[in-house]
Amino acid sequence: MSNPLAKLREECTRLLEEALNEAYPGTELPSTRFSTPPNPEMGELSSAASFQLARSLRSRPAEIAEKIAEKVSPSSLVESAEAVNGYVNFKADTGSFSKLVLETVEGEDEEYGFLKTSEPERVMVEHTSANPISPLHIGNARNSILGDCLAKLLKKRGHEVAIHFLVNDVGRQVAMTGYGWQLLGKPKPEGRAELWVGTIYAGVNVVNELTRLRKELRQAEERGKVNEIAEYQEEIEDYEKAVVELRNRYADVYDALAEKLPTIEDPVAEIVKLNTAYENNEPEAVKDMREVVGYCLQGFETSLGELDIGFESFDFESDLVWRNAAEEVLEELKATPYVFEDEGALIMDCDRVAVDMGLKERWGLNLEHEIPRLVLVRKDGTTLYTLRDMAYSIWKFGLADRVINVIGSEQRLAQLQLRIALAAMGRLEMGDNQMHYAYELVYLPGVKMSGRLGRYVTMLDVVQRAEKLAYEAVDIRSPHLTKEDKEEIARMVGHGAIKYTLLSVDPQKTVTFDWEKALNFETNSAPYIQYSHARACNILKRAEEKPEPDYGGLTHPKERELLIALASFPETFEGAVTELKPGDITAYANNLADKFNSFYAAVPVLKAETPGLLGARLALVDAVRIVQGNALSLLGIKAPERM
RNA sequence: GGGCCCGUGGCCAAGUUCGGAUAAGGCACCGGACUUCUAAUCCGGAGAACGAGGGUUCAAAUCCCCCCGGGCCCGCCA
Repeated sequence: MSNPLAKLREECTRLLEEALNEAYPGTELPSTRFSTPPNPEMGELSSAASFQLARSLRSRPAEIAEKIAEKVSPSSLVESAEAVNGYVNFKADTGSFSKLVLETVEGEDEEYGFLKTSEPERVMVEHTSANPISPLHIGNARNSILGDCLAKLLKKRGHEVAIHFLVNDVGRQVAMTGYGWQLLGKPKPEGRAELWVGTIYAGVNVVNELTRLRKELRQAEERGKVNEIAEYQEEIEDYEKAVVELRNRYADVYDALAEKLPTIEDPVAEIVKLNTAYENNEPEAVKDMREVVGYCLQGFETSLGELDIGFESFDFESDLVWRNAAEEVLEELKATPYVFEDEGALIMDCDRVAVDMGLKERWGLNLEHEIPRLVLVRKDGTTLYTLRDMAYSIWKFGLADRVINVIGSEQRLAQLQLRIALAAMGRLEMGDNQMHYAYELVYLPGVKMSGRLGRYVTMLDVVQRAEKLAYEAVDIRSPHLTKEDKEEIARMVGHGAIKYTLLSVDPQKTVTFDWEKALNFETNSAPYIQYSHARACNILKRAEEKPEPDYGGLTHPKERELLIALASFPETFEGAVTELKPGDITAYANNLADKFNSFYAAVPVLKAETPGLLGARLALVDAVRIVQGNALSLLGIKAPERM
């Protein structure tokens, strides 16, 4: 893979060194990076070296820049250098630079820009990992979309990537769902499996809670406790609202649960029993639990499949439990000097591990801050989730050199403690190579989502609404297309809009989900970028011939801007992968669309003045098409040829 | 109480890792452009004490110090 911008920069560096040597013999060129001048008329690359040299040369930056620029001799790629405000600006030779960029893009086509790493690794990306008892919602969507994009970036960089989903299938919540399903007579799902399973889970919870609350309300009434009565009534109202929503979805499911659960003497005990049986790998419990969880996972796969997001592996937490993985980890940890007993529980002294092993310096943590301790085993002897998570990490490193966990930022401390525990066990390299890719949550104005109450805006709802709006837009703008074509375009546009919205915001910032903004199909959105791609395709489709290009003719400022943008794609890609920043790619694609749309309005392609110019502009348009398509593919967004 | 993250025009937001030219963009607002390659577009306008205050520097949104506001975490939950 080649990198035209790097070639231009190397050339400029060489010319700068030569000029500096002539203007100020014996002066070493300071290590400096080139930047892009504020406007295209000033050239393609800009050096601020004069500012750094000002002190040692005892001269004003502007003066130094003048003297250097004067001495720069043109080369095949660089036409001229000019001093402006202390900067030395280099202008590329239009003909040779255009030829270099456009022929490189054309030649490498779908691989252009994807610079390969010299050190390929096996990388595991774990993402989504939502509890298999409620539908995926808009918050999970941010996780899934980020995780999927990271995986795509790493793959294109030449790494071997595996995408995993951890199924949290043990614990009270899942057992509630399994128990509810057994009570219903183990039916097959109706409609959307994840929503159906979510209704069973929330149904069991709501019925149980209502039974409890009503009982406590009666007792409070008997004792005449006014404040308590009001509190219970308020809570009951909340649950009753949830009942209405649940019945709206699956009235028969809720009604059956509401009828059967209260006849059970102690449903909570039954749920605990089922959970224990599952953890003990008892055949009937296993069969039932895996079946219910499987329905929910199928639902996840369907919803995510809509967005072309999938997994290589679903890793079940229960598998870890069954092979006593937590206990093995515990034994290892107990052999270290960092685990102690406190009131019957086993605790790990995370801070001491970090201090003893120099982890705070190593991982850039606050040296003064004491890292909170971590409970490993309850005083009743049962293990906590953390131990299973450690076992899971160790297992992951059997398959990967590097692990990226896409998990909400609220789990920062837990993820740090996990890495510390790995280091404590003598697996420092796992601590080093495991990364918590933290993102902030998605908020919905006016809606408090709650899986327990079955209250959520599901991901599929958002996806379908986006498709519908996109269909309306296509229908208005391109009425001549067939229904199938319109639907296909609507899917590309609707899905793209959602992905772009969630990828373009820095993961560290909270997103307040706004229908209007997410589904805005105008400037600074996926449809805007897709539209520019479709326009490029349309021009190419209408071109009857492709004359030999006269690259030297691409002198219009809009053309120059496009060329430098195209040339910088490989480095944008490289930076985005290194820093794991999908937002760099969304910004790049949007910028390229901006430049192309301006070019489109300002410069005629098919009606170019000469055949040579026509050929050159067609090559430029084709390169935009290719690069825009490559950028969108990294984002998991489809590039339509018309819309 | 402690830790982490965030704070940039009315709203959303890039840039902060690695200090450099007039602080991108978008939404909303105002004014223009479809007999010419698709107007989901383009062109122009107005709008900013970069949370506050100090410091370092030729140069600070960016680095250092202190303070303020918001979110998350500090469970024998996951």
